[in-house]
Amino acid sequence: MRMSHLFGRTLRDAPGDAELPSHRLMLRSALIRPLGAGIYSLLPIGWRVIRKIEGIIREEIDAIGGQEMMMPVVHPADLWRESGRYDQVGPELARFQDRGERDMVLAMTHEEVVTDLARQEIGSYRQLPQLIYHLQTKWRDEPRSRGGLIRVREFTMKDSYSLDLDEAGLDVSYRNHWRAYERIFRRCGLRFVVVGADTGMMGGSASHEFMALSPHGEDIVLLCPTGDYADNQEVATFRRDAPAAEAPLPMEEVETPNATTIQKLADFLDVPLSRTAKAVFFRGDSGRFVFAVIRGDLDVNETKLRKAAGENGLTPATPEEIRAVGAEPGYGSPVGVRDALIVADESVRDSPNLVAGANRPGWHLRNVNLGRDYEAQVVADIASAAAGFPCPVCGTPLAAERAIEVGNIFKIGTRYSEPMGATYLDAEGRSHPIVMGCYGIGSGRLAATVVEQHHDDRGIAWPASIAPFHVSLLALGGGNDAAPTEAADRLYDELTAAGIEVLYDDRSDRAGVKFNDADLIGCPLRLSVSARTLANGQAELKPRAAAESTFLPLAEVVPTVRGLLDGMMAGLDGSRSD
RNA sequence: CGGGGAGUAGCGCAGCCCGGUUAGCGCGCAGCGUUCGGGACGCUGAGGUCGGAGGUUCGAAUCCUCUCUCCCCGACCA
Repeated sequence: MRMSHLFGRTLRDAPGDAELPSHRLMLRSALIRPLGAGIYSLLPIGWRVIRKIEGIIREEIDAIGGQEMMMPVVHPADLWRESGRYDQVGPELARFQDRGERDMVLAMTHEEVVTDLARQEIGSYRQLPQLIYHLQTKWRDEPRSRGGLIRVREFTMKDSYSLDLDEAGLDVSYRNHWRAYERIFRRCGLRFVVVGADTGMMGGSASHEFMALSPHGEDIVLLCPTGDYADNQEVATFRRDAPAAEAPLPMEEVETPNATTIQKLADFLDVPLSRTAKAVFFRGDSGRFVFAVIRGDLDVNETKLRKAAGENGLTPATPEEIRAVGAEPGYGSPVGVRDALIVADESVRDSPNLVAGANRPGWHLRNVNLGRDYEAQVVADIASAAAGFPCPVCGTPLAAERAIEVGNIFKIGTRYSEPMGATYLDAEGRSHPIVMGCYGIGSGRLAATVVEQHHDDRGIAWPASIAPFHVSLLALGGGNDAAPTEAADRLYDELTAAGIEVLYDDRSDRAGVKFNDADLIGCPLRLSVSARTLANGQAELKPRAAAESTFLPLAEVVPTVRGLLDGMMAGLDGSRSD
C-alpha cells in the first residue's frame, strides 16, 4: 500500500476527549473514526488488523471442528419471547417494529437463532455433536459505552455454539474452546489469565472469562500468586476464619448518636469492624425486599447476593422502603424486621455477639446473634473478596488486578433447548434436549486490548501476527534526488512479490514526518532508503521494538526481512505455555 | 439513571465572568519558492450556521430558558 493513496490520515493530536491509550492511538493512527457514542468506522488500516485477528480466530475454531456460517442481525421478537429473554433483558436489547408493525429486535447475541436452527436441523443423536460459529455484528445499547473500541454498542463478535448429547459432551466442547482461546490470544500477543465468572444474562451452569490484565480494565480479577486460583471478583471466594467459639451474651441496647455508618459505629464504641453487623437493603426484581446482613469488615457482593436471593436484579432500596419493613436507615438490623427476605453472610453466622442496629435512630444493639435474636431465610457466601484476602485454595493473600474481558465461554446447557424444544432422539427413541455451550470473542475489543498492552510513547507496536502491514518502507529525502524513491520503488515491488505486506511511505514529506508516522502506526519492521544509505548500496532496517537499527545491502533486504518476520511469527504460534 | 466536564475551522485550543471592530491562535489543508534523516521556513490563500431553538438587548460566541450531542466517574453490563 502506498501511503500517498491511503484513505485516512494520521493525527498529530488526538481529540481531547479520548483518554485511553488505545483509543487515542487508534484514532491518531487512522484505524478508527467515531460516528456516534459507541459506534465506530474501521478505516482501511484498522480493518486490516481486524481481518488478521479474525483470520486467527477462524483458523483456531476451524481446528477444533468449527463450521463457519452466518446468522441474521434482525430477529423476530417472538423468537426472543420463546426463550423468555424478550422480557428478561433490559433496554440494552434494541426493539423496534417493521412496517407491518411486527415486533423485531436487533441481535445482541444469537442463542435463540442457533437453538431455532438446531431444532429444525437436528433430530437424531447421530447428528451430534456439532460446532457452528459466525462473525457477526451485534448491537447492545449499553448504558455507557466508553474507551474507544473497549466498550462499544455496535461491534463484531465471533460467537460459536456447541451442540452436544449430554453434559459429558459439553465438557469436551468447553475444554476444546478453552484451548482454542488460549491459542488465539497467544497468537495475538496478548498476556491474559483465565478466571471463573458469573453466567449473567446467558444463564447456564459454568463460565470462564479470558482476561487481559490492564490498568484500564473494567473488571477486577482476584489471583493467587501461587497460580492455584483465579476468579472474577464478582464470583471470587476466600478462606474464612474458623467460627469463633464464644458463648452468646445477653443482648442489650446502647445509645449511639450519629453512628450512621459502620465506621462511625466502630469508632464510637471502640470495637473492631469485625465485631459489627452491617445491613444492606435492596429491592429485588420480583418486588421482594432483600435484607442482606454481613460482618462490618466485609462488603456485600451483589452478584453473589442476587444468586443467593434468587433474584434477576437488585436495586438499592429507598429509605421509605427500608422503614416499611421495620428497619431504619443507618441503624438497621434484621432484629424484628418483617416482610423481608433476610440473607445472612456466613460471617455473621460464625461471629457471635455482634453490634447491630436497633432499627431506631441513635441506637444499636450489642451481642446480636443469628438464630437467637433473628432468623435468616438464606445463609450463604455473599461477601466480596478483595486484595489481601486469603486464597480459598491455599490461604496465600490474593492479588487484585484490573483486567479487560476479551473472551468468554459458557456452559448454557439446556437453558435454551428446553424452552424452545430443541431435542434429539437417542438410540432407544427417547427425546432429550440438546446440551449447548456458547463462546464469544469481540474482535474490535481484542484489537484495542492488544494496543493497550503493546504501545509506547511514540505509538503502537503491533505483534507481527496482527500488524496491519509487516513493513513500513520509507523513501527519505526526495527533492531533486530521485535515487531514494527509485530504490524504494524497487524494494516495494520485491517485498510485495515475496508476499510481504508493505506500507510504503512514498509521500513527499520530510524524514521526520515519516519516522513519526511509522512509529505511530507501529508495523513490526521499518525499512528506510536515502541518499545516505544508498551511498553504500544499503537500506536501514529497524524493528519497531528495537532501539537500534542496522544497515544491510539492498540485495539482502527481502531474505533478511523474511527471516525476521518468520522468527516473530514463530514466537506467536500459539503453543507457548506460560 | 446519578455526579462531573465539554461543544468556537479537519485536529488542538483562546475569547465567555465584565455583551460592542471584520471571531482569533497553533497544527493541518491549497498555491509558489527555498529546504530535505526525527513532525522545516517564507509569502499568498481557502476554510466558521460559535451544537440547536427561543428569549433579553440598539447590539449576543458572551446574559437567560429549553434542548441535542459527546467525554469522564459511578450505577448497569455475554
